[in-house]
Amino acid sequence: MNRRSYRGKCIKLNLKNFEIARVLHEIAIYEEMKGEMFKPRAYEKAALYIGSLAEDVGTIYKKGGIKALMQLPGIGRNIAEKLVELIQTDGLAYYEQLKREIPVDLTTLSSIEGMGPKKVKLLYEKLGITNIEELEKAIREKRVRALRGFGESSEQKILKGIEFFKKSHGGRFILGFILNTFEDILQRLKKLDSVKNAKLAGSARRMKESIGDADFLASSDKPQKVMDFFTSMPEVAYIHTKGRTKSTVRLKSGINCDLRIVPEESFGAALQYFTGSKQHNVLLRTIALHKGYKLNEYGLYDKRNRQIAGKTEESIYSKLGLPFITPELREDKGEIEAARYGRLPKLIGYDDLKGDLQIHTNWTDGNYTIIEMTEAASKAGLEYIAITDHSRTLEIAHGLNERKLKQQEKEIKRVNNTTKQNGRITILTGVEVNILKDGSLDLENNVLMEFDIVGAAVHSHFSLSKEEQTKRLVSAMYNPNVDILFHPTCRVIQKRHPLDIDFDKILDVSKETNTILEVDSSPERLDLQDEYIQRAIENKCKIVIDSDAHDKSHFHFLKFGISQARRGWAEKKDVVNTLPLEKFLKSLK
DNA sequence: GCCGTTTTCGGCCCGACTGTTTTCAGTCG
Repeated sequence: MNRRSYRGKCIKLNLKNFEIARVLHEIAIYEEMKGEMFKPRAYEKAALYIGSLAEDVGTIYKKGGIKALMQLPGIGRNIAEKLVELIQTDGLAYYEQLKREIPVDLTTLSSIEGMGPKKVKLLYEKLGITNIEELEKAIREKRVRALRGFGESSEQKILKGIEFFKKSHGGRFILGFILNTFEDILQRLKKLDSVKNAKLAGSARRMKESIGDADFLASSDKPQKVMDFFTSMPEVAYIHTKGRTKSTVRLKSGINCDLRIVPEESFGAALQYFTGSKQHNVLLRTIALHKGYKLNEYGLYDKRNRQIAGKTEESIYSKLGLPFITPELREDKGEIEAARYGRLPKLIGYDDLKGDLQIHTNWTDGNYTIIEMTEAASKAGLEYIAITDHSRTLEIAHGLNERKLKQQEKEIKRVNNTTKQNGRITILTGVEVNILKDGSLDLENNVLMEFDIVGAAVHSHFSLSKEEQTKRLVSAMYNPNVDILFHPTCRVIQKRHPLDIDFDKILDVSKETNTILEVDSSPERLDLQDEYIQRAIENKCKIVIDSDAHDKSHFHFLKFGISQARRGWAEKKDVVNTLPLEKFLKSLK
């Protein structure tokens, strides 16, 4: 952050959103240390919003100046000015001042379970602790227990928190890889005699791509029994807290799970409350206040404290004058206003897909034969699929050359004849053609034109300049044989940043050339991501949702692609592979 | 520091659990 100037010239290092979000997050913690009441919330809200934004803050600033920044929710003049300073200088004087006053590794220390701003501050002021190593040492030397507000048991708790932090490197969990675990726990909860109703709430219910913890909710007259069951499940590694209405455990897989228990008449209110998001709920509570009500996890209450709604979520929204808002939309991204004016989208449903246009077989890097994958697709309820194995230059995946592709085409036609006769599913011929560094494709046009479906994708040179990368994708999209741009931004969640591209340009060319943009449903890709899906739809671009299946078991990935599309406000009509086969084929280039 | 069906000033969601207290502060979601 200090690489400010070089021979007096300003070097722009282009801070990424997550770095800017981190600065704002740390300012929030510093403000809380100072005892500020409301500033921390303002900074935290801004940090969360910017951290979740797909488009670079720098790009927004370049396009619309400080005014565009101030139009973002939760960003006023003051924070906007700080953003401009960060964008222009890669530094922020205000932040650096705070850092000088209390020079500690704030992000790390405060991410240790049980450590908040006040404790970090006290530990620095009394014991000079600035990082996790010094904290651990002080505890081992029994110096922490002497401080007011700490004791032997807090020392042990912090030590456990440090241990966990070191193991988990503070990561979030990819929903598609862990949702099964939760559904399994939920089934067991539901089977208990003492449980009337149980649901998974939280960000998992909102189908966020990654989650920090899981929130279970149950209604019961015998909460103690349910809590005993929950805290003694075989997968529990550690019990954080155990109370009558709330318990938190950590599973052996490392993820924290909460269980809340409420009376049956509060189940809907609690479900609404614990589903979040936090910002969505704050807005709902404000609406409740305006109407003279009070909303909490036990229900909606009038002035005389009588419950007027709470058994179902629908009753809460309805009494607030709103239609039901589906969990995937509850992110404070305009859904409440849309609900108020009857403009909520009619989201694509989880059963609406008829086709899947990206599937791999053991001809390249898939695990099963064409016929095995076809049968699995049929079982998943699909009416048509395209086999799209990799092309020749993707050597890591044993890409197919022209000769092999010809052979595969024959095999597909053979299988297709038998399955069609059974009246089941149609297999389209296809390929995932590799986009080379200069934007050309690794198969000739006379080869490509033989396929029913051509998906083009980037698999190398991920860090070209924005201009080069955009030009590269655009050039592939102008190819008359390319129907779909597969996993357009190439991101891998928590592993690889999205390509640096001019997404507006991609959208323009997608529309101009009728090139479909894919939502790849692989749980660690989900590419396009929700926000880009929303922008694609606003620009009237077409999208498809594909499984990118490499295994018979991968068709259930489609659920996560659909949820991502729902989070991007996609309707059935926006997604081309909800069409029956004939209409789908007609809609291609 | 943000924001507007109460508003450009004066509000800002709210309850549960823990540990260290002897009535509550800090943390979490």
